[in-house]
Amino acid sequence: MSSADTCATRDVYAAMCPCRDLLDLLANKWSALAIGALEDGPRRFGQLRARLEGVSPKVLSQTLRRLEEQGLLTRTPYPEVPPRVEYELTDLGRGAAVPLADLRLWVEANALPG
Amino acid sequence: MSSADTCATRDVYAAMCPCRDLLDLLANKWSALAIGALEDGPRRFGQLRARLEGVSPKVLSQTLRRLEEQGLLTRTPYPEVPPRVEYELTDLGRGAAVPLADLRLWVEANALPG
DNA sequence: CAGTATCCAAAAGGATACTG
DNA sequence: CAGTATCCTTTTGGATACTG
Repeated sequence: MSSADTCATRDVYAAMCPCRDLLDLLANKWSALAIGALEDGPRRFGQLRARLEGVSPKVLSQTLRRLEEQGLLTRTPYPEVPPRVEYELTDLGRGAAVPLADLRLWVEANALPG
Repeated sequence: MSSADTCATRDVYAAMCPCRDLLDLLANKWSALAIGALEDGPRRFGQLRARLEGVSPKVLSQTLRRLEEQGLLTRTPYPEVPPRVEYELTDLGRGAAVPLADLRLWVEANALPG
């Protein structure tokens, strides 16, 4: 399922297009929630963990690392005691946050009980 | 990970909110692609399979059934030989298609090679 | 044609305990 | 505080063969 290295016309429907991987990263519950939680500025690990109700530290850590690898957010550790680490969206991440926010809003507006 | 039955304020960040499940359904590569492939009208199973490059019949079938269960699309079999089955977005599905299309477009515009 | 059945590999997710 | 380590279960995905 991974992508090729070259691809002239970007098409998420093409199996070998690199953008498939990006779609796979963003079209994910925890990624969508994490990016949304960073829309209003930098947040710490514990803050994100509290906001993304039900996420385990392992899964949150994995999610944030993948997003960082793809350039959607930055991770900044501060040399303090106790340690403080802040996550913040990059310009790329802020761009992705727009359609994801629309998706979250649509879901909240259209979900039915049960 | 499943949702509760009652929830006054819809919040995708709340673990027990039903909309979590809807987000989980839509925030998925194959769901996002399938819904997009139906934007321009009804399509047959084989057409969808061809468009969603790399999807196996099993996974496509599962994806479509989940979307049908949640009321995002309809499945219509025609009593012909050879059999023909058409999938079509519901009003709800057409609503969901909007933010998903934005997401796909953003991904295609912002994915980098390799 | 439109799937289902089967088998299997890999990834995601979850609980909990532990560490710098 | 901010994770990692470990163990385990579930889900997802993929290949292929088969059926109404």
